[in-house]
Amino acid sequence: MGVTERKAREKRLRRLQIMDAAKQVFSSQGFNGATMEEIARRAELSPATLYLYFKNKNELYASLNLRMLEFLCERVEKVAQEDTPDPVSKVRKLAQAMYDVYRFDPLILTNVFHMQSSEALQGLSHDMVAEINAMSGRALRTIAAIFSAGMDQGLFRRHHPIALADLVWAMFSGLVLWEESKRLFDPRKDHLKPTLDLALDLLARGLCVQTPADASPGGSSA
Amino acid sequence: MGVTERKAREKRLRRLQIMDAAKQVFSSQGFNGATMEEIARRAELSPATLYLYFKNKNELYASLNLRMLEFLCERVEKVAQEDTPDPVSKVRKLAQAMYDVYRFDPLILTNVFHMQSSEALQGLSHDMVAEINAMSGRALRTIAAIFSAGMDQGLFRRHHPIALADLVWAMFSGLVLWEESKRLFDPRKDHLKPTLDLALDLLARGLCVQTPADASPGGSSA
Amino acid sequence: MGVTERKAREKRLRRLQIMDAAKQVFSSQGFNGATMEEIARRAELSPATLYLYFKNKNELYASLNLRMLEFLCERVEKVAQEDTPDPVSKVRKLAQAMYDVYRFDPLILTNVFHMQSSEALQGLSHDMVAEINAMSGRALRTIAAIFSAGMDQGLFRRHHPIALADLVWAMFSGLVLWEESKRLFDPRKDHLKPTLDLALDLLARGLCVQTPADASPGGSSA
Amino acid sequence: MGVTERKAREKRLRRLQIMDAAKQVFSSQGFNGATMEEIARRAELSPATLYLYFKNKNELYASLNLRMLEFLCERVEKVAQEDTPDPVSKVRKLAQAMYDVYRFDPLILTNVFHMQSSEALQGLSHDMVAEINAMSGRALRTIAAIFSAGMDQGLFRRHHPIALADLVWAMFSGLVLWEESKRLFDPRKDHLKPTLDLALDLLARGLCVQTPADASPGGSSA
DNA sequence: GATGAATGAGTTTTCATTCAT
DNA sequence: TATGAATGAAAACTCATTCAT
Repeated sequence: MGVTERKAREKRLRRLQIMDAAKQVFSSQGFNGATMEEIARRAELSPATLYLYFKNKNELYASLNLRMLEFLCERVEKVAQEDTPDPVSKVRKLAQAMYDVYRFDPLILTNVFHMQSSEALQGLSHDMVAEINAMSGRALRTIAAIFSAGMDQGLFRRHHPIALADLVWAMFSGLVLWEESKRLFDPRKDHLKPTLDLALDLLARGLCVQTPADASPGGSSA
Repeated sequence: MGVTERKAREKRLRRLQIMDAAKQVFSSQGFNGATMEEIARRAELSPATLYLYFKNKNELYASLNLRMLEFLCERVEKVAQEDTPDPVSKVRKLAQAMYDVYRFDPLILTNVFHMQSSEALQGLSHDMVAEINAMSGRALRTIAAIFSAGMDQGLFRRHHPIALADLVWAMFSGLVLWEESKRLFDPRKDHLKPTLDLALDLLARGLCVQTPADASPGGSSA
Repeated sequence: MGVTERKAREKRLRRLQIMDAAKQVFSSQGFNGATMEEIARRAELSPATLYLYFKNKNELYASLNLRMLEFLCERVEKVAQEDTPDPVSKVRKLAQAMYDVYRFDPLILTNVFHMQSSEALQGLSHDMVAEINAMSGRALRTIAAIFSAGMDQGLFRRHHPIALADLVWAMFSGLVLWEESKRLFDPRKDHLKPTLDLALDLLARGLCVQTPADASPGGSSA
Repeated sequence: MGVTERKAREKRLRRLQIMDAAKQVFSSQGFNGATMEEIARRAELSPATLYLYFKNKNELYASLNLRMLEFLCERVEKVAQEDTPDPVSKVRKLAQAMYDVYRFDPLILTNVFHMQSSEALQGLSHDMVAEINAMSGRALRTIAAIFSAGMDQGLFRRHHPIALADLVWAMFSGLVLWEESKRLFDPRKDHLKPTLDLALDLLARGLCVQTPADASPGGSSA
């Protein structure tokens, strides 16, 4: 029935409405600084209503992060599926994918990385934790696959591909956090893009059996 | 005056006593989970006394982080000053230095990285922020110098050395946070050491004008 | 009108449906622990619907209690109307009647007794309070009548019969509450039946002008 | 030191001050109706201060009840230790003891009985529960001992003395609750004293092997 | 200098109840 | 008649911080 559908759509919209408000508040205040009341105010709802759509503050927070991870997954998978057969290029292109993710929502991404290693995971519903893990696992495996391909082609020296994916992931999160940190003192934007490019270029080069030719214009200069 | 000196020394000792207690509590409970009362209890002092030595919770926390940064600085500088003339080795040795710092106090280190990009910096006294920045700046410049040396010797391709130092730093913090995150699900320790080795080895290789020979035993394997 | 009647019957059925759900929830969660939402869920209705049939939570609760009181009345009146002319036996038989009531729904009965002396009476509609009082008054008068009969026959020493009925009633409620209390620590059931027997046997004996012969098998032993 | 003592005394006084405020509030609002804020207001303290002296609302409540139980114990033990050798009189005197307890603080006593069979026991610290149980156990055993003595003297028919004590206890609590209930509608006080007298007189008589002579002036009349 | 005691200012969460549909 | 959705109002509890002694 049309009515049922409309209801379902409205419900989804409300969730989004809340998540958008939450995104703003969490972004600007951090997890602990954000209050449910402030989020409700932004969403033009009462605090109690928030609890109709999210079990508690933690789950609301986690939902945001999950959304980010989904986006990250997509972008990374898109890179992996490109028809470029050259693993070196693919690795370098990860920089752009990650940068896109960062641009999509820098502050929430920061939270994602904070969350991963922190207190906020406690108190989440099992499902939520499972979903988050599944999603970041998926991203990691996709990255690992890129490295595997390179090794199979004899281009990359052999390493544990998952370890390499971990490294990329950690590098990314570290750079993002570091970026935010520098931003506090020097809001001239975007040390990130060149640093990401640099990082993945060095990584790709470091992996190669033979030194590859220079590539991207941002990749090498003083 | 002797008396003044003695006083000053006692004051410093009390500070250390408090910081040690705080380290334990912050480490095991996180910043928000830690309470001043618990810290006071561990230090066998009253909560009120803490405020004689630290302006507030934030500053106490920041002091700990500062101490970590000092330690980091020392270790990095030691690597830089070693007489090994080979920059590639020096870069690889950074992995060990960083790992030492991690071992010294993993959780506080985690906090350092969290803090850098976060809420806790607000509310710190200007002096504190200045000191923290000075200290991490020092570490960064030292790392940058290692890269500079390599470039000057024509071993490394030219890049902005500070950008490289930033990259190392971010990589390190990302790996540490990521490590802690994995630790939650799989407490079999120390994915960190090999990953750090790998990271800095790849970095060094990636920088080299010509592919260097394999080096460390942890550097390459499936 | 047939239609009107059907409507009325349906309405009564809905009420029962709700009351059954409420009975389960109140029984297992207590008054404050029970939520209207949970009751609605059990009744397979929406919370809002409950308010079409009961003015508020208090009245719903009171309805249950009223139903218990009705049942109690019936059982007590049945004892009173039995053709046994012997008041001593009748008093002893009250034990069984009361025990039946207890078995019918121990937890709600507990609530009845709690309610009588408590907070929950506030906020009830006047009608409800009146009905509850009428019903418990009826039970009390029935019990009093049994004692009166005994006195009239010269078997029982003279006392105010209503005072005796009060005593029986209070004894009953006290035993039930006490029973529930012991149940928390020792769920081996049914200290209640023998204690009720004992209580009413002693009561009957105490009332008699002359010591009667022993009667029930449960009535006397070490 | 005098200072230490003074501190300790002050601390005890604060506890009492809070308990007195709590007594009033719990008495007039019931457990759930009472709020910590109201109690604090009465005690002329801040709500937070209450938590320095009592772990939570439950424990504050339980403390009050414990105090009542102590008083009850004392009074019952005093009756038991009286030199009257006559168990019948002793049983009758329990009525007075219980009435004294009631007068000491009717409303809290009501709460004691409510608590015994209710939700409020959950969430209490283990110690508290233990103390409460110990105290009521002590009262029960004392009462049981009075009955035992009567049986040993051949005056009372043999019954399990603990069952009799339970009966007395339950009767008492039932009468108290019932009294409060009637008080709501008819605040002319004290249906309780004569009913207690009646109850224990009947009990004593019912227990006797041979019908005893009439005793107390309140014990028999229409 | 040290502290025991006190508290102000929050914050999350819960639910009975209502009302437009 | 039935309800999904919304919310107002509360209430328990916590803690960094202060201050009289």
